[in-house]
Amino acid sequence: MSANVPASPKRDHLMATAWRLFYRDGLRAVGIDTILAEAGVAKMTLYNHFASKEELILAILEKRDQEFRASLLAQVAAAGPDPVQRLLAVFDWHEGWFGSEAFKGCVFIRALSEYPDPNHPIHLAAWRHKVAVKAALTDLCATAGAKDAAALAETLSFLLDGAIVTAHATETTAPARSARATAAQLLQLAAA
Amino acid sequence: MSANVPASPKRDHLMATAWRLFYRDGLRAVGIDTILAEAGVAKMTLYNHFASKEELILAILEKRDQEFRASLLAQVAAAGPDPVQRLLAVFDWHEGWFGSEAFKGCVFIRALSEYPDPNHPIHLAAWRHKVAVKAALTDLCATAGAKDAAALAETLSFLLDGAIVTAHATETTAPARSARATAAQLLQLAAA
DNA sequence: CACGAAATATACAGATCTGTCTATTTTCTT
DNA sequence: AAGAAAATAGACAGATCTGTATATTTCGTG
Repeated sequence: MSANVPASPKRDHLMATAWRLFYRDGLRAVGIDTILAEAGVAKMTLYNHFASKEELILAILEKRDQEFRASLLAQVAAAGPDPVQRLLAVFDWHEGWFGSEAFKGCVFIRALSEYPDPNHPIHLAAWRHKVAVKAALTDLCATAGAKDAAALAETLSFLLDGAIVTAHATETTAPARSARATAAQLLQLAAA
Repeated sequence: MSANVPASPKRDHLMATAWRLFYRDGLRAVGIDTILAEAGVAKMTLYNHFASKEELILAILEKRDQEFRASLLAQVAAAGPDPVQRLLAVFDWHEGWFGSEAFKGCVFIRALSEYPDPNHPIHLAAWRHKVAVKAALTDLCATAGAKDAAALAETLSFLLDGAIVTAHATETTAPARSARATAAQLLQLAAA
């Protein structure tokens, strides 16, 4: 799926450094030169691997989407067979995320915000991630016996996004538990 | 409350123009020169009214917060005396907002995203807005008979913020109705 | 070792950014 | 009409931005 581009240590290192700075300070706030200086890489190396800053951002968002969903689904898998516990594991995963060292919100929400034009490639890429997460939630909701799994999944998406924004601004993990409690209630209602 | 600064047509015009451009394209994406050209105002006029671009942004966020909550509470007031209808009017108001011409999400969520450092003045100002909205929701929840009004208000805040993000990316108003339906369910649960 | 690919340093272009300075003109008030 | 306040034009500083050009050096592999 992401094997369009050949593996390259320099490329990986650039993406890792750029990811760290973009996530910490913002996509528009971080310039190419800052990334290059931090990574200790020459400018032409960057432009040999990526056509532009925008392409670099798109590659990072793609990668981050893969990692995010893989990590989330791993915790779901670790939650065992009970479909309710599996769904609630999504919220537990978020709690851990909110408490992680460098947590600064959701880079995809932030990308939607920084590139507010809905037709911008970066905006579209960020939204694809949200759609993919919602699709995973829909599966979990359906398995958990929700009547309208898609509707419940959308509601849970709202809860998660809202909790992420609050966790970011307040630097607390409590929003995850709050959202989890509501999710449990809603699931009971939807399965009844 | 906001009478710290004397009224001035030029100042108002600058803020109106800057608001439009900032909201359309982003706080970091729009430069001072663009605002000045669009407003037809000299650079020194801006710097006589605002110490910096950051001060201009802060003034705009403050003003927008006032207008936002005044407009929201006006629709609540127009919803009549029934406390449930008053609470649900918040979601109806959002539906109208999502459908408005130049809707591009919530400038406060976007400001939190563009200035991800939780100690940055702009981040703090944006968060104050969210806290104020949540306080208003708490009142409405309490009046509607919710057992734990603060907890319900936080949940409704999550729903609204999530709905805003989705409405922005999809350019649809449906998220407001979706969130409204969930809010009605939760209110019933919380009042029982 | 030798060849070709990858990465390097460095300079550069051209635009844009925020903010300052100065001198002039407009506008408002008395 | 006169004086004070506000707004103006326009140049300027100094930094920063993305992206390009060129010539050299490093490096992996046959």
